[in-house]
Amino acid sequence: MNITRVARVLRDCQPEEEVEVRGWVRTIRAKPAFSFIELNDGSSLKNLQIVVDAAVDGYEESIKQIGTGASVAATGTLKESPGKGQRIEMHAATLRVIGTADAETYPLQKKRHSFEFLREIAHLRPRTNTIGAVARVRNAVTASIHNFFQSRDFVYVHTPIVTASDCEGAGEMFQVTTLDLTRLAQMKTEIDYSQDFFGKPSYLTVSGQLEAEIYATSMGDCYTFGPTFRAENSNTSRHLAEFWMIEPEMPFYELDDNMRLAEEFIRSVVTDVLANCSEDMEFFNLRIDKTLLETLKNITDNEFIRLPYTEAVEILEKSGKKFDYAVEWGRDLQSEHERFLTEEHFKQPVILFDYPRTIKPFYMRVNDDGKTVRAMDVLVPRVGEIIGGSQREERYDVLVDRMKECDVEPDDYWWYLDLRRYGSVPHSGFGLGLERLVQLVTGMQNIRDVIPFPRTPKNAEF
RNA sequence: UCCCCGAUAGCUCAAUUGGUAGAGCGAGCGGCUGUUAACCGCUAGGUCGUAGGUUCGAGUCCUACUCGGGGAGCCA
Repeated sequence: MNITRVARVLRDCQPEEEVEVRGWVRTIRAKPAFSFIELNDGSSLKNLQIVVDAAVDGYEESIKQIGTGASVAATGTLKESPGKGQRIEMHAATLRVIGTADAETYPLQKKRHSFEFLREIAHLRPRTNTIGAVARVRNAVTASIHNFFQSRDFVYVHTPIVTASDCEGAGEMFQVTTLDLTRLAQMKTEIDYSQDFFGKPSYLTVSGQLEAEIYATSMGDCYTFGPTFRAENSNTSRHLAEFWMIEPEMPFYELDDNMRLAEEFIRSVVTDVLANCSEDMEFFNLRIDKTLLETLKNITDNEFIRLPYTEAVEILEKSGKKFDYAVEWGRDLQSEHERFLTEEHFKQPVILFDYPRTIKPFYMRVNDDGKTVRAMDVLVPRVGEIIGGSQREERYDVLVDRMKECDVEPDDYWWYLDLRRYGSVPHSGFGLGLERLVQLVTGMQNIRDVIPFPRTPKNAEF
């Protein structure tokens, strides 16, 4: 007999069908004459209720061995459930305990646990309702992302994880080395990187953008989707040292095209997840954030606000609101400013663009006014900045000037500059943090709970 | 890294002005023929984050450290 997944049993199967299911016991209500087992196999939020009669072979011994967390296999006939809470249930013909779980030591109980506690048992937390639902939704989000780009003929480009170029100086980098650090520490001599694996200092990538630009200016529209590393000592609910980033890069796109794509992209993912994960999404709306579905509907139904930085500053200045940090043209907006715009003033996603050149990196295209660059940030309620992108500077001379202005050595980026020497074209792209997108979609407050194994300062267990 | 808050039973928390530890849930045992956060009864379970200090006496006050949470910066 084939094993049937619980999700399919609950959704498609009919009374009198015979099936075998295997999974983990969420809870058991045991009695002498018969027992109820709630079985979950990860395929759905809901459990399958298995009714086990005392007449089943080995009843007493099996029931004694089964507690929360045990793994079991059961065969039986499906019946319409007379009880409330489920359409269908299984009446077991056979029940086999595969692996027991000592109730004295098994950390998960059939009660609510704090997310802080669950992080300490990351090897068991996907067995909970919330983290299981996050895993399914995260999976659906990644599938939707690929669908979005593939259906638009974007090429998926695998950019390197290890890099010798400090791309754009986007934060502190993790150094990668095969040098014997213990010996080096004793020697107290200058480090000779020619002896290192790559013959020079190398690091984990902080962005695949520069390499994506290479493929965008040869293959056409493309995107990267991979792990990204930042060695910042960040301790917040929206930062990780290791996270996944999607970075589309499109030739012949100007900033307006870039903004349109970013907006369609987010809307498409939200629409897909609402359609494909309705049960999990209802759960998040009920248990995690009561305004979640409303917030997401707002995203699917309304155009994002597009607002030049300069106008944003004016709105903030006229708002009459007391901010901890003063608003002033030429300074970067603070979190409180961004949150005011997206959560209070507009109450919907906002795309800010045309930022002062002085606060943005060298590769962003300089506007005709000379004061601003074609940068854009997509801000969403709750999460804040979810996308950062720009139209890239395609003019060789302007780019070299900007590098010098930003203390970047042009010689180190000779290949990047070559793209401007040979067949240069206007092009644009952006970076979207997968975990922040999952936070937006699930309403989960802490980014550490939307990635299976979070890496943060002082934390790399599991 | 900075600011604020916290750490007490397996989990979530309580303990007046400093006087030697409690509840709910969970667990174990017993009961129960349709339960679904099952229910009812009994039982066990704690070097009060770590190290110092003040005091006749510290879970409670002081210092340092560790870890966690919220906010900030960095950004996605």
